[in-house]
Amino acid sequence: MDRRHTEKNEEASAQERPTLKTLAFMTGLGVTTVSRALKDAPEIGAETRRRVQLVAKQIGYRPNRAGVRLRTGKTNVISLVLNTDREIMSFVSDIIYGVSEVIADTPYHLIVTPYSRSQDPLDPIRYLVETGSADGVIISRTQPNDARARYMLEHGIPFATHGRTDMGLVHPYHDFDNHAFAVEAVRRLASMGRRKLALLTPPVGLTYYGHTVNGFADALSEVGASEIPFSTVSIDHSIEQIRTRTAQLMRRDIRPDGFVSSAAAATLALVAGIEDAGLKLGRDVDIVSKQSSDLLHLFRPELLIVNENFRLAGSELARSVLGWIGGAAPGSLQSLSVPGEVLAYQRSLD
Amino acid sequence: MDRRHTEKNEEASAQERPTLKTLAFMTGLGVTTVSRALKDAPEIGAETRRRVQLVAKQIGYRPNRAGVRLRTGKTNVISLVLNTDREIMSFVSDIIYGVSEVIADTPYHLIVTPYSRSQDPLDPIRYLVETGSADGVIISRTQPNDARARYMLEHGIPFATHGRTDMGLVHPYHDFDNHAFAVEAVRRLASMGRRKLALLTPPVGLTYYGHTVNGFADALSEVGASEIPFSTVSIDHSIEQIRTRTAQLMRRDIRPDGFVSSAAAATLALVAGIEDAGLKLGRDVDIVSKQSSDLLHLFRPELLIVNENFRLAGSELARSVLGWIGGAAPGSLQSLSVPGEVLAYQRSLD
DNA sequence: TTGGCAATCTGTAACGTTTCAGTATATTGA
DNA sequence: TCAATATACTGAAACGTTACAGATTGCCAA
Repeated sequence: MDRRHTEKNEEASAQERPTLKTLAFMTGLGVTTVSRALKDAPEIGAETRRRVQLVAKQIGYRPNRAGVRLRTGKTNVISLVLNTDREIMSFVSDIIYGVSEVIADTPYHLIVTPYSRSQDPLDPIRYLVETGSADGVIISRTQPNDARARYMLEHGIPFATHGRTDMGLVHPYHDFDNHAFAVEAVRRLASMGRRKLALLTPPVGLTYYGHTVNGFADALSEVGASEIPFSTVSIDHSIEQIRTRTAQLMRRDIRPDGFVSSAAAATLALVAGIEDAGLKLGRDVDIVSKQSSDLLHLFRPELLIVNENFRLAGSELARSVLGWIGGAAPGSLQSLSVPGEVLAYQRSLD
Repeated sequence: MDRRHTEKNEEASAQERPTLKTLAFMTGLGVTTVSRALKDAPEIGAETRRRVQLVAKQIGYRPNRAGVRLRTGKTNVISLVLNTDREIMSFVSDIIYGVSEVIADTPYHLIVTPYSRSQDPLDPIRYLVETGSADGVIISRTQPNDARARYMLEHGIPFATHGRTDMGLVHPYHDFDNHAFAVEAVRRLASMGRRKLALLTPPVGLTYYGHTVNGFADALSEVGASEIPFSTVSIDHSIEQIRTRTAQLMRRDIRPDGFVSSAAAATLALVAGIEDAGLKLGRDVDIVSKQSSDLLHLFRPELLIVNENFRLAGSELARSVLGWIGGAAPGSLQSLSVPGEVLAYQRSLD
């Protein structure tokens, strides 16, 4: 009896996630007392309560959700029930619907784990891994040297990234070929006689920033066009900032006669800035823009458009994670989506 | 020993969700055998396997997630990690972020439960209730007589609806005052001299369809304007359909000189249709439109805009559900968001 | 007959938590 | 001094599942 007790807790204190039993052993109390002390039950002595809570905080105790749920029936889950049809122009909803589609006839649930700009992006990942809250993880905004991917690889939790990394580590991903997008975009603009091109880039630091910039540069030299630098903003900036900077740029002596834009919302601001400067789309300047839902041509029919399908991305990412969980080789779960042709919606000018 | 066994299972077979023990009792087998039979383990006789699976299907056995998770560590959860900043123009993502914000410092997780147009909307709700997968539920696309709300009320699971019901039952909700929106919109158009107004309605059948239509009608008689019927489409129709129908409408002899539109994406189509008919926004016709993110004024500065904040809606809904779970009275968890003033972004015409 | 083996099936323990029904000790009132 | 009571703590059981280590039966070879 005594031996068993000790074994158990030596093991526990070594590696595993701490449980009430661990805390009980450390404090020398019973698990019941610990449980009650943590929830401020009245029949626990003030000092004991403080002591238990201190130790719990120190070793980072977090109650096991399955234990609580099994015992009490409390799930600590809020469900948001969504209709998957008819939703428009949104990275987030498209990805969610794509994932949902794939896991619909599996026993899996989709939880959304948010984090904000001010937080370390690693925080939510750490939480998921430490609490064992998920069998698999999908992340976006992937960087060439991505701490999150590295962390998950080290901890052996299956995941998929939206966008590639560049660390010499192999893991599932889905990516849009932004190099090809930029190349096609530049070629198209060049074919229309545009020679001074500017790029409204993806967020600096993300992997596809590099892909896009390189594709842009490669194609520039291919077609013999020149770049007008426009690095004061990226698609991550606010609509107002992009608009203002664009207007400034277009009022200069040497200004671009063509743009490549990496996001639809940013393109709206781009056009507004161009028009603020008194110039006209289709006459003074042309734009090739990515979009994820079919709305830009309504905005200005002169826009040249390349579609990126985020719903597909969501599906692919879900498939990859499930595949990895199911034992497939991570290296076999990578996919790249190639851009379709540049679409022109321009109608006759009256 | 025997007595206890019988007690237990009489209780179980009466009301509760079936477990392995229930199945074991019904088939006369041990729980281990049942467990293995259900997962096609090789050491179970073929007939027994079929028998168990038949009974399981008949009584709708579904494994308890907490039990599986506790025993095996398998969560059956996929986490989608999202950055909550910078996302634009989307009902879904705004709601999600709003909810996330509120539950961020609670122990709650947010799961997304999708359903498609082809399914009975009650299906996902039934699943959630029957499997006890959530402590609280948020639904949208609320109807005056909403089967989902009624069902959840009957089954005692806390929920909140985005939009009100009209069944004489009390439950938490958050709603935007669409009656007030329609009234303000009509008043504004009337003040600009517009007299023949059309309404691009919300989806027929949803509660706020009625609110909007009534507000529109009330204000029409107040200002003495007349309605040009436009009931062939709603904002639920496709961009193309709205555009085509609008163009048809605008080519008629008696056509509206003002529109009220219930959604931003639909407004894009509306404008396109108007321009297809050779008419000009601001000259031949004015539009007051709702939007949920600040983009429409870039599209056409002549548009008149009322903002609806879905992120706020998400927060309020989450707060309501948590409040109900926490024991607050459902009637005290209702909120109505009043529309701000109609915004005009029109700049000087050159 | 015996031993061995395959084919089926079963009881027990364990995952981590909370609740129930206590036990031990100190404190109080008479 | 004794019983009653309050205070502080504890072990065992249970939630539903699966893994482990048997148990039972029938059959076959020796």
